[in-house]
Amino acid sequence: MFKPHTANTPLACLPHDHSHCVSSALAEADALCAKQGVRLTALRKRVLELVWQSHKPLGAYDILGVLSEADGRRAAPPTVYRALDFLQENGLVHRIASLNAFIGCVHPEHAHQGQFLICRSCHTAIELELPSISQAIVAGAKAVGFAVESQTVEIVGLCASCTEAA
Amino acid sequence: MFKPHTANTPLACLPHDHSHCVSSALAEADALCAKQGVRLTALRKRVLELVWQSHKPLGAYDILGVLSEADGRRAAPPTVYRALDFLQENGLVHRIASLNAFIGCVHPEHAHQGQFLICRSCHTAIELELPSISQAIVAGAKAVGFAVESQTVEIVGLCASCTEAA
DNA sequence: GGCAAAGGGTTATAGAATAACGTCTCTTCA
DNA sequence: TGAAGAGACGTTATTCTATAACCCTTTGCC
Repeated sequence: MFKPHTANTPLACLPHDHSHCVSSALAEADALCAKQGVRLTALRKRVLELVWQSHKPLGAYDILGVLSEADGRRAAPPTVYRALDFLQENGLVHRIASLNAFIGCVHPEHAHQGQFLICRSCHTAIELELPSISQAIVAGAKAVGFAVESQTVEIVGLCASCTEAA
Repeated sequence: MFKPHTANTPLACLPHDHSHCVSSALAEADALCAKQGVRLTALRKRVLELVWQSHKPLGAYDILGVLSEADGRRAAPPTVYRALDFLQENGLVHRIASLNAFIGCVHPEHAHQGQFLICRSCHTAIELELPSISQAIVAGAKAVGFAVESQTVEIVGLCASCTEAA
């Protein structure tokens, strides 16, 4: 069932070298922002790093707490939300509506909206990008004359690791 | 494209006799609660009626406003949230996470989680319950060892009526 | 009637997000 | 070089969403 995962997209819930996730996400963000001609400022990069510190969706106020306490930066909610808005607009993070939280995007190099598998036990979120799901949605919507523009697909359940542990 | 709709499930975005939606939803709620041995109190029924007053998802604080102002009832947030919790537990309303809002369930007679098509123009929400979508999700999750327990599928786009108008 | 459980009122607070305005710092172009 | 303008961020205040905790009342049941 568990295919060996590639270095670029380890299955979030399995043990892996997470520092590599972080460093490659930050490097890719640098490259993408340069390419797009937008500025990945120190603050924005720091927020992205915090979001990537784990594969669990992180709340804006958690980020705010770290900026204020650990970083000693004077930060109020707008500081964090502006950074998150920027990161979202540039496809570097996703917002998980059902959790009011944010997670690093594993495929920022192309525009998309993922589907998210959220483990109720370990809280890890796995991002999928399956045409089979998107297409089922688009087709179902089309059948009632509805033109899809954006999809929010957030699934709660038990990840592979937690299923095994239980 | 527009199939003639049945009396029980008119396509929300098309003109229809909405008073029938409301009365049948309330009658069905009465019957279901009686069957389940739970109490559809006056307050709960009123909240359900308000949620059903249109096919647009309604915020808890909108409900609160009506209870306080139109109904003249002394109501604070917990009053509304408790009623909504009850209605959700009994499958009579759904919460739309991406809108922080609530909508009447069109098929309360059996447990399920719908898929929602939300029009960005008229704000109408259409509830679907397509196995094709659910199954695509379950299959995609299973491929990474994830066991699905609940699905949040909320789609934004343009409904048939608004597409036609545009 | 009397009891237990559920419903709902009340107060307070937590959590998430945005509005509005000011200041500083880049970049750009004259 | 230096002024203009835009973008980024700080700051204060407020709005919106949701829950905790406590208490009284109502309801169903014996």
